[in-house]
Amino acid sequence: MWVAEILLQQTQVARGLEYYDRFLSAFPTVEALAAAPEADVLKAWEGCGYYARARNLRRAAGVVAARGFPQDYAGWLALPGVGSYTAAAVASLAYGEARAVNDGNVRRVLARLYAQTAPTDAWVQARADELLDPARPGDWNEAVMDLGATVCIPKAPRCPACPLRASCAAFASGTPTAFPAPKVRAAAREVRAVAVIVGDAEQAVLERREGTLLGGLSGLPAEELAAGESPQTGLARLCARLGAEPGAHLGTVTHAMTHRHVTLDVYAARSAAARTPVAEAALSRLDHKALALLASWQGGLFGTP
DNA sequence: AAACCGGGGAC
DNA sequence: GTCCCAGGTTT
Repeated sequence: MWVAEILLQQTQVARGLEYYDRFLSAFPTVEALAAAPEADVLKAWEGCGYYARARNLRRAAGVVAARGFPQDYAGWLALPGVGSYTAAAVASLAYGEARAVNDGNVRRVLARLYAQTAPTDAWVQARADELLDPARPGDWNEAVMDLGATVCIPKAPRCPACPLRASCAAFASGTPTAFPAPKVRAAAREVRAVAVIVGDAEQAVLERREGTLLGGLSGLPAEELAAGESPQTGLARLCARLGAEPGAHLGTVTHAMTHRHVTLDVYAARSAAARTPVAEAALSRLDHKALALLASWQGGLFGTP
């Protein structure tokens, strides 16, 4: 249940299911997860996004392997990667503790029930706490989330099938989708970058991504371009850092993330640096797109770089 | 409170 | 293209 709740953070259920069996097969026990190299855990998580979830889950497994499983909400909340939602979900569903969850489904259901356009987290939590059935907290939490996932859905809610229809203020208003109002989101930042492939699609020079963006994953050596900087200048800077010889331009790939639109120019390069097996590394979608450019060249469409 | 963190489904 | 997803952490 713990693994499932982490996988389902900001991830649709259908997608979480794709990873759930694979992850539990790779790491069947908390001890196995705690003992696994971080790179192996990230490989199992590859493509699922929000990779800090995988790193925190492994770190938390170390705590659980040493001290045993937490037995209540506060104990779960203290684990890395476990916030108020996950702690309430595990405490209520697995331990029967009277804790109301507050996720996107609960927020939408309660915003509509009370016709709130901009409910705060504290407001949603307060309403959920009031309504929770303390005798069956797990069932109540699952029921509200299921209602939000199947009936009280964002775009075209199935109000005629809703058991709360008679007491729903949003239904009474005639415009249930007005509640809650869409959240204001910052525009995605446009990013231009250059990357180099030293090697081939099977063996290439890879670097470990540091920081919060894709942190812990492997990737092609890359440099972000400054405003107005040309790809050629970025390539020269990148090759200077690597001690590499720049080669042919292999192509350009684009990739959309929630907060970034990336345009990446990919070049061949030569160096004596050690290559690693690409298939064993956990790569982002962007790096997979960049490596896929090589297939066009090796396929003979344009000759070899 | 707001910014940041992936990738994809549904429209 | 927009909005959202069984959120958490950091600033």
